[in-house]
Amino acid sequence: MQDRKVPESTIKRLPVYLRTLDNLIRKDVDLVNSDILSEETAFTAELIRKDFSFFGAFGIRGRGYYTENLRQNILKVTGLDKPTIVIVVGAGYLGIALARFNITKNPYTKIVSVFDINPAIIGNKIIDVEIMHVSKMAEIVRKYTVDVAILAVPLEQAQVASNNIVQSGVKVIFNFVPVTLDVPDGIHVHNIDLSVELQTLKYYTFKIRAGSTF
Amino acid sequence: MQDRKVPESTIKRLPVYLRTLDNLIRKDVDLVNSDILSEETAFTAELIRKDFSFFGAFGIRGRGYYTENLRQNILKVTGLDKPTIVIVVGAGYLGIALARFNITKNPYTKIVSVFDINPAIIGNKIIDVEIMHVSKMAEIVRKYTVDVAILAVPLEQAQVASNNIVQSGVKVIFNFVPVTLDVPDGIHVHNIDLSVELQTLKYYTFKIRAGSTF
DNA sequence: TAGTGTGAACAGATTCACAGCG
DNA sequence: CGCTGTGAATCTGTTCACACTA
Repeated sequence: MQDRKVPESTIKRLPVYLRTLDNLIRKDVDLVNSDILSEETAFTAELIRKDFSFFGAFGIRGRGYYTENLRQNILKVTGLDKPTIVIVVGAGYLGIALARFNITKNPYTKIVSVFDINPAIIGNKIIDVEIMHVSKMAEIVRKYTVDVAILAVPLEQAQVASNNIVQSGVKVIFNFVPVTLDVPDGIHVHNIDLSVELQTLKYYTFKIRAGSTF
Repeated sequence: MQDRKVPESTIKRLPVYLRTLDNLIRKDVDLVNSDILSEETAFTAELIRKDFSFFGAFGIRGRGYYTENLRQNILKVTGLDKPTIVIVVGAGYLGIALARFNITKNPYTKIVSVFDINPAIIGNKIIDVEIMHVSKMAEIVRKYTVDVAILAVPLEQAQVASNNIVQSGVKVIFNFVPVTLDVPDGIHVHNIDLSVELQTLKYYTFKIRAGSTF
């Protein structure tokens, strides 16, 4: 076990290891080594070993790692042994797609409600999750102790919706709206701007075509 | 102008500057400084100045940056003065949401076609973009010189679809499927796993609740 | 004189290289 | 012997501090 604090970058890789281990366990693999994990994840083997070592020695020298044991350790360390409770704010195409995706594909996350302000769709269901009016948000957050709010409303409504979320008591916002939200201290905003990511990729089409370095 | 090569991280920030400048220009702001840009983007002022300096001196000492001039420079440097030509592979909820989002909200990107294998939806339109069968992909890629393919198919079909994309001649894949794609050298894959990102956020709910550092 | 532009110091993350153990 | 675990070296990115100039 190392005593240095865990790097941000390691934290981001842990769920990837988890996904990989789930796949291996499904295929009845019960022992892996860092080279195999490297192939599956595209991270280097040394980096993988170092990541694990921040949390203690999970492996067996000369052999590797027992998949189920490693999985349990990562679950504990990430807090994913209990599901992340999530609400989705904004039931447009993106909000619904994100809700569906996580309801059906993400076993570590529980979507408890989707919120919108359009009366025409309140009461509709996304799979088994009800679309509710935003005015019910605080009640739901209290009832289910919501961890994260996914924000996917139109641009003009983003700051107001963000304020609602903060007032409801949610401390972490996963923001898909291309705007810099203004939030109080102690609120963590994780931004993802899909247009920006797509624009960044233009650079690689450059690099690949021309071999240029700018 | 510095002579060191441009960091990856700078490249990722350029589209954010672009978005910010678009907003400022829309509000008829024609001069900004790095402090204002810092407020708008949440990057530090020094970092912003350093980012720009990699491409030459865009500013005026004692004054700041002319928004339109800075915008033009960033457009040139990123290649975004010409639109990024994009196809979407997979017309499920996520694929359609991503297509709509970029058709309506992203002025620097042109979606030319959405592909699927389900005969029931071939020929449908997403706004003004037609859903086509995957067998037409190579033809479309050649005709429009497609830069980027957004991959959003079900897990089991991801590797086959990726092979199709590569064979069609697209060099950059924006992959939303939670799998490590196997691609030849020279193909750039940019992965985004929305479940993984959501799982990572669990860590911050920890940190905020307990003030812990693991 | 206010704000840019940048070398130098610093911080964070990854790779190297090998000691240590099952 | 093989693979883990980890300090040390390296690389990458950010912040500091200040010289510079429109």
